Amino acid sequence: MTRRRQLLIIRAVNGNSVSEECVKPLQRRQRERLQRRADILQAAERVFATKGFHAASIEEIAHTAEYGTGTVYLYFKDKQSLYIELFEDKMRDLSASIHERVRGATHPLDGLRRLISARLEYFEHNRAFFQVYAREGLDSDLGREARWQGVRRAFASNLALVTRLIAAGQKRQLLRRGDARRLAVALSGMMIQLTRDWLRQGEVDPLTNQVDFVLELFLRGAQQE
Amino acid sequence: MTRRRQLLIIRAVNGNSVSEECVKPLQRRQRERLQRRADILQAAERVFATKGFHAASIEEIAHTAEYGTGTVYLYFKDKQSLYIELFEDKMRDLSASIHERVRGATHPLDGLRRLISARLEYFEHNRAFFQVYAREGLDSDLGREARWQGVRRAFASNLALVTRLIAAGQKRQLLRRGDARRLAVALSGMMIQLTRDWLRQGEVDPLTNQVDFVLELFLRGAQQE
Amino acid sequence: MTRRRQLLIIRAVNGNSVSEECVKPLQRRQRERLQRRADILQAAERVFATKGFHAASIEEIAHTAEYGTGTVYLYFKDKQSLYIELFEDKMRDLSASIHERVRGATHPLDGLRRLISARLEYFEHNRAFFQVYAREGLDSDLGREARWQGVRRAFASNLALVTRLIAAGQKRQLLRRGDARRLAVALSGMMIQLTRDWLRQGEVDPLTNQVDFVLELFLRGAQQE
Amino acid sequence: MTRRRQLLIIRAVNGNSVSEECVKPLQRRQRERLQRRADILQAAERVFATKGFHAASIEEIAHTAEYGTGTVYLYFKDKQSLYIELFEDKMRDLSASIHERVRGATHPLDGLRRLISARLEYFEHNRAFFQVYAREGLDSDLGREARWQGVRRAFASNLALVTRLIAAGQKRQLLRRGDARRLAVALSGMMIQLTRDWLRQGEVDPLTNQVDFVLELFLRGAQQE
DNA sequence: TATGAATGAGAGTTCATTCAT
DNA sequence: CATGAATGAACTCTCATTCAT
Repeated sequence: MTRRRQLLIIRAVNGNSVSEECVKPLQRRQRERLQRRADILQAAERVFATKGFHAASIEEIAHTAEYGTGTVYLYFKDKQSLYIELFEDKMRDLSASIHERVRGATHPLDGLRRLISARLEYFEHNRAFFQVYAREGLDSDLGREARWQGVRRAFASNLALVTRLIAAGQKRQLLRRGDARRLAVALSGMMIQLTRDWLRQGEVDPLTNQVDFVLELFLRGAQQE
Repeated sequence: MTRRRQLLIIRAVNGNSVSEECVKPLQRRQRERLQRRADILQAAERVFATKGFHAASIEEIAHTAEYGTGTVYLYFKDKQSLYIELFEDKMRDLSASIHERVRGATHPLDGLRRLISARLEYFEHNRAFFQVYAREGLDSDLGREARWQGVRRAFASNLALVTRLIAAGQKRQLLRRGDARRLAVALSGMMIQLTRDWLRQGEVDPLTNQVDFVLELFLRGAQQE
Repeated sequence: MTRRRQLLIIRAVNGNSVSEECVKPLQRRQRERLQRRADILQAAERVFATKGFHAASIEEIAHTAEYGTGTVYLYFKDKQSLYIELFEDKMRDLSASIHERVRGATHPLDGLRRLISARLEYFEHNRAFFQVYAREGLDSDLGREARWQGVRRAFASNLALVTRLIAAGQKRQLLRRGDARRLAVALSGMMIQLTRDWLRQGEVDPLTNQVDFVLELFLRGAQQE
Repeated sequence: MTRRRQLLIIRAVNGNSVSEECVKPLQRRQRERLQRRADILQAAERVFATKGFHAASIEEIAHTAEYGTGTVYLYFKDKQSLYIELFEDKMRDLSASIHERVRGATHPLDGLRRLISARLEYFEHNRAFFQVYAREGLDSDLGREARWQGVRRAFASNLALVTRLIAAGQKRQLLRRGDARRLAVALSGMMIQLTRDWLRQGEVDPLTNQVDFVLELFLRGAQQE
């Protein structure tokens, strides 16, 4: 820091162009730092997925990421932060995927279809994270702690998106009247459970094959008409 | 707990004849043994529900049940056994409740209604166990261990019951054709997620109020016809 | 607990004398507990004395006391508590020794002599604790923490006793006028440094041999009259 | 720190001729090296003073000195060396101050006065180092290690100076007969403890105000004549 | 030469499990 | 049997030290 700052000052006085020799290395530093953070998050995702928060050990995460134990603490304050940041990062990612897909929807039911598709696709490509996601809120004493509020909020906002879509469908009389939130919960439950089952069964064919099944069931029900 | 203590005192005060106490000592022993086992399981349910398997401590369970730490080990081989036996016991219980209710059904759709009702009712009265139930299979490395096979099986047989009911409905052409198992998974997912949400929201009105909502949604879907 | 309580009730109802079989074991328990606590404190004293607070390890303390590592935590909340309680216990002890000795004094100067004698004697018999004592307040950021206030207070009250004695001597015109507290500090300094030197030199002859030296120097000074 | 940076900038701006910079590069190198060493020692003094040897971290020292962590290791073999060299440097400094002041003494008692004055003045201007100084020898297992011999010697030679002065006073019959070394220890103890107390009390008025108090007490004692 | 990211040994602390009472 | 004190393995986290840049 100090050394580097001095060099910058001297060089600036000398009139050397700063951009080539100094800005780039800083960018590289930053890039590398982000890369390592991502490495660790990825390893954490795998380990947390397999073992759950408490049974996962920092050492295993570090070694999975091929780093030393102490290195994890250069990027995350403690185990909880690692978990929380992982959750928030991935939730942001999931939300972005869904929003992006839904944005192109022509009408609410198309929106729902896109949402289901985006979500199953995301889970298909992020199986490890799905395990973490599906556990959310089950350790009820963790969720009550202040630091986990962000996680709760991310989860809630995800549900809110589904709710809004359903409410929009109701407004246009495409969907029956009723508690939109409750419908959203039920729809989410279908998707989660189908994903869990798909994992349990060994992930034979693409999870996204089930998009129509989910949509159909949600819209028309199982009953013979 | 208090009850137990009272019984002992009363008996001591009554001064039951020695002969009587020796006639069926094995039965009494056995009864007391089962009672203690049940006490511990009940405490374990509460603690596992709140903290999850790893964060729950044997000491907390023992003290919640008002026993000494070591006592737990007289009734359960170790922490895993306690968890597994708890799960199996409760699953047996849940299955029995459902079977009993479904048995009186007049036709498959009534059966489904009874199943949903029995399950939500069970969850409503066994909130603690529900948390344990909802976690099932999420710690994938636990599930793979041999000792957990019983748990897996209990869970699977529960699903199989739903599947059979749905298949029966399909055979009678009450339900549309399609993968009955997948429908069962989706239906379970709805119920689980609605229950989780009900717990998260603070359990305001009876969960069983949602029976019709679930049945309707499952049968007719959400779409305006 | 629970078991034992039951037994007590039953036995009391039966009319068995409680005193012999129940009170004694409780006393024994309590006695043993205190004994172990004392064992650990003694070991801690030795280790803290040799290494200082930070360099001392709980494992070394435990093994010095011939216990397992975890055992220490049955008697002390954490390392700081162990240190603080050790300090407070010994300071109480030291204060009691001094007070007791000083109480029999015929006049203030005799009181001072007794104080010096009691203090040097205590240090002679508690060499390990002396090292801890002499370190007091040197890690200035520890002292500022709330939990260490008790330690600071114990130390201050020790100084206050010396100050009072000196002030009493001044009131009777046995000692020259002047800041009594500052005199007390200086006197303490002599004793501490002489003790440190005595330890450094290998504790050849009894430290208590220096009582008169200290008293003389403090009262009459070093100057040839 | 700021100073250093300024110098570098000025030099760069002045555009010193290359030849000049190469004429005495070794001297400049050497000068800069010593400067950095001094920077680090100064930072170390502050940090060691506040936290003690074990709780002080190299990183904090480095950053206090505005250097990178690794830089410290270019100037000091390891943490212990840093501590030891700091101690030795400052002790040399302290000794020099005292010797210089004492050298001008007209007679032994004046010498003692000058010694006390020099020492309290030094502590007043080197409060941080005083904390390190006052800890000397308290971690008895460190003191026993070979590398600390220099520290022990520095400390002992400091005491020897006091002893010599006192012995000189005795020879001229200005001071009473008696173990000069022991008197020196006691006198040092007074000064150390008064300094500690002065620090604890918040350093209200100059420590050097206490020179006469110390001298008087040491020479004439506290007793009313 | 200066840096600070990486490391892993080692510390404090917890807890499943055992066992003497 | 019931107990809970004792244990040590295992966990989280820190920090002296190294080394690629």
